[in-house]
Amino acid sequence: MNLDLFDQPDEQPDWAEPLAPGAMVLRGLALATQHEILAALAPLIARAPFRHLVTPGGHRMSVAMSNCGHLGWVSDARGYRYSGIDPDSGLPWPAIPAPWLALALDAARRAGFPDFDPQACLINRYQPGARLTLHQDRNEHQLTQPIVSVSLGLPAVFLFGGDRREDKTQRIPLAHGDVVVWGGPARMRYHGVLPVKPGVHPLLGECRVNLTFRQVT
DNA sequence: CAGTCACG
DNA sequence: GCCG
Repeated sequence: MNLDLFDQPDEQPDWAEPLAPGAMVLRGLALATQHEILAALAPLIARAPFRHLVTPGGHRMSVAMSNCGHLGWVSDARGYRYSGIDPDSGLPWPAIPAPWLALALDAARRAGFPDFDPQACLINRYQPGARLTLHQDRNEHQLTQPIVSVSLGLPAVFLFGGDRREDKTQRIPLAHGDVVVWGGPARMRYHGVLPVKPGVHPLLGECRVNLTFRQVT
């Protein structure tokens, strides 16, 4: 199933690039899938608008965030955590749209994680200059399941480090439609995003949107 | 330390 | 001044 979410490998020999043991980049999301994914974005953001969270250390994040799914990732002075309620509205987060879930499951399966069942999708908006410094995803309990990260809109450089912050990082250029999956031995690798360069994407304008799917429990 | 900045 |  889902064999048509990515374009045929023949047309793009390097469509699945191993990054490290347990990590890979999938390139060439099919056009029909791209449009399904993008069509679902506006209604979600109408219900749970992007907002700049504050780190426990008191810094405003340059990336603006929202969530969908049973659980959403939030940060404030009390720390990082998952919450079933949007703290801005008091409402549950909207459901993960079916095409988003299909893509996340397909990408996870292709990367060797057939049992992925995400309850959380963090939606990150990077306007030019926005970045994410090197960090680990460590607020999830279910560490046997991977992280699935979908890039949309403006390109960016993904930093993929090691198990320690000081380890050397790989720089991976990511374009609209690229999906990165990391899990297993790579699950706790440090990662981040360099400041997004100014530009205009034909579908999303002056922004990059990243969808990060996670199985929390 | 999911940020910022000093320093080479 | 930019980069790491």
